[in-house]
Amino acid sequence: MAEPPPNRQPPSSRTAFIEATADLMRRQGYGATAISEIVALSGAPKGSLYFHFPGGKEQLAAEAVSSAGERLRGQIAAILSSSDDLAVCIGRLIDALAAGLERSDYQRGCPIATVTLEAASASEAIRVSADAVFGSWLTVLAARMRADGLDPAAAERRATFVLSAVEGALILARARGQLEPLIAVRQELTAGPFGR
Amino acid sequence: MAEPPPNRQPPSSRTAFIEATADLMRRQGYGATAISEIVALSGAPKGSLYFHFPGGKEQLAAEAVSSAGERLRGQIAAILSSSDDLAVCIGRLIDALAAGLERSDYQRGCPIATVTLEAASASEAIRVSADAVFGSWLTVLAARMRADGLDPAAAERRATFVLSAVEGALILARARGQLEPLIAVRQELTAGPFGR
Amino acid sequence: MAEPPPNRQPPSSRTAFIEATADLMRRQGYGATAISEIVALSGAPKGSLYFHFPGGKEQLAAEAVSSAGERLRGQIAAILSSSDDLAVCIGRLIDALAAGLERSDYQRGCPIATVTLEAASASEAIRVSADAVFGSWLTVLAARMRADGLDPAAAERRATFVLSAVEGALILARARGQLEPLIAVRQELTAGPFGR
Amino acid sequence: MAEPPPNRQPPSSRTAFIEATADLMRRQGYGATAISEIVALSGAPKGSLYFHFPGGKEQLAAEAVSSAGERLRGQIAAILSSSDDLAVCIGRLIDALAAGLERSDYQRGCPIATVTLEAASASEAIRVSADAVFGSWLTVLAARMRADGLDPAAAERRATFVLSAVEGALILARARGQLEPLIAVRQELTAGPFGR
DNA sequence: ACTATCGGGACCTCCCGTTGTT
DNA sequence: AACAACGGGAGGTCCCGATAGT
Repeated sequence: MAEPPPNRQPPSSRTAFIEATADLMRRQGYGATAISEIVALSGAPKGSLYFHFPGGKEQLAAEAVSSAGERLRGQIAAILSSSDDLAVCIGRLIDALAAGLERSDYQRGCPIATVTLEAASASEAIRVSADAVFGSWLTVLAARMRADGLDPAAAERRATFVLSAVEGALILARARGQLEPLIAVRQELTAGPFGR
Repeated sequence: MAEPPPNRQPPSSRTAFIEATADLMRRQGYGATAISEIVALSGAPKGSLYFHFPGGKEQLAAEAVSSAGERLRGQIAAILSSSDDLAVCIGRLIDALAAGLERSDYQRGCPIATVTLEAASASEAIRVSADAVFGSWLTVLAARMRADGLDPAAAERRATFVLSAVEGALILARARGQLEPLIAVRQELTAGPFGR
Repeated sequence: MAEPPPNRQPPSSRTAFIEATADLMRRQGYGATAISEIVALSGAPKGSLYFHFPGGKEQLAAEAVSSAGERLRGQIAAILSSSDDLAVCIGRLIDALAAGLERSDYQRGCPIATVTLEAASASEAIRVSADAVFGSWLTVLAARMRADGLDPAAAERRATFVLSAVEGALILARARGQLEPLIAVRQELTAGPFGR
Repeated sequence: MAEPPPNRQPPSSRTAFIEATADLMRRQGYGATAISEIVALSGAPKGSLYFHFPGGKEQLAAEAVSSAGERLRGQIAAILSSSDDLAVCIGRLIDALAAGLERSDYQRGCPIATVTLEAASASEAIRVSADAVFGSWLTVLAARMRADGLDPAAAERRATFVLSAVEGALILARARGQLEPLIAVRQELTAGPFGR
């Protein structure tokens, strides 16, 4: 979990491992992702893996969760500040997720949720990592809601609600192989009693 | 996937396998659940496993999803008809899920979601099974909402929305190791602009 | 090995098992042929297998060897008496084997040889059965050669030689996936210094 | 199948695996030879097996066939150049095979034939490997026959004939548990119309 | 003579992590 | 940082044969 040397040259191997891990686990989860697969997809030399990640698969997963979570946090933040109208922002957020899901044949849902459900009971490190990621997203969301006038407690609650609905819709959409659940949630969140 | 002869005497081995599978996969997911573990927990004879489930682990998982989903559908239906006030019903539903989650040390979330995220990309059979389960829950929910006066399309949408929010909250709660996300969603769903 | 009740009604199950066994083992050998495969191919009920063949797979193989061997002995005898010219007979014999091999995509060689090489070291019963079959073929061949004027010892030797060459050619032909070795042996045996 | 780096130091593990495989399959065939048996006999570390042979049992068998075939080719070549008299050479060849067979209690026949009959229908790789081995033997034999004055086509045919007869005799001898078929073939080949 | 289970033991495969070397 | 090799332990699958009941 210790961040690598801050910012010298992009240590290409280390980064490649994390990215391969994140991509594979997003689609297959923790258990179904073999280290050999990660090595193959990353293109990096296998010998270096345990040099960079002495904690093995578990450490790799935890860092992949953090890394993917951080990236998504940035995207969420960008979308949330793309309009003055909160409902419009949420609509755009869901659209972006839906587009990614469809593009990947309903394979790439939330990169955190899959690993959470699978590994939370087995690895504290992964659970903590996932919790931190969700927390960072909620922070961004809640800030936007406070900016919209909600008091801190209500903002926190509303942020949790929105994130939950979106996460849930991603699951339903993957099960169904259709975007329809995401669309329904989008409508309720932006045009229902909520988004009014 | 075809059920065995409808209803003579419950062939105890077959049922025991399915129940053990459902329980283990609810907590650990598909990949982390070993067949040997299923055999051990079920108490049934190992030799019979491939007699009852020639499709192996995949068939076992698909049937476990169906079975657990069916049972939960019954519970959902019961709770949804326990009061005239829909908001009260939804509150009770979330309370029941929250209680189960807490009782199991945040291990037993939605029995379908974990397997869906993990195996949907690898096994059509499991994906279809999960979709059918979610569909059956949505049917029950939508019916209740139509009874409350919503037109069919709105009911369907609202049902999807509620289920999504609950599923998502279960994920956040497992990641955090606290009930708080479920509580937040409960509040929004029953006391917010929605439950009003 | 005890023959079944001599000749009442053709016990269809028993026969079906033997025939399925003979066909599968001719192509795949002993080890690669699963009992479940035999049951499936035979179409007979699985439950009867151990009734008819309490000795299991080994007994089944031994009887299949005998049965297939006996059938082939008849065909050999017929061909050997189809002409006054021994060379012509041998040519026809090889032609028949070659045709069968080609028709089966080089899968159906000698039904005895495969099982012999594989199981001779593991099962005396099978070895004895195979030896008896080869012996019966040699008897037929030697008789024909004596009829052609060879003295008994020379006939025995010549018969062994011819059978060996044919068996060997069947192996080479299966390895190569071409009839050419059989053709070469045919030529040597019928037109060479031998067949003169 | 691509050989590893040509010839630095003999990687003892890899070689040990191949030799153990060749020995076991010569006696038992492909199906009856368990990988655990190979590991045990080789004395090499089990973990390295799938490092050296990612293709598993099939690759192991194909390489064992090649390796044993190459070794035998050398011995055949040596014997074939041990005398000016071809008949004498062939006699010595059969004697050598007979001695090996008897010494091993009729277990070690042709190391290629057994695997060919068993696995040719299941594995192209093995079939090709076996075909190459037989081809290399035929090349050696045919060369010797051309040296004896036969024209190329006749030499090829005669080589195939001799090899076939020997292979066939090895089968009959294993079935019978006696050397007699080999002796008969030897006599026909060296003293009959052929060896004259 | 046939059915439906049972019983446990191997089968091959492959995985994760380590070691010594460069 | 990277490599080749090791080490041993499951993983899921499936098989052969038995058993109890008809």
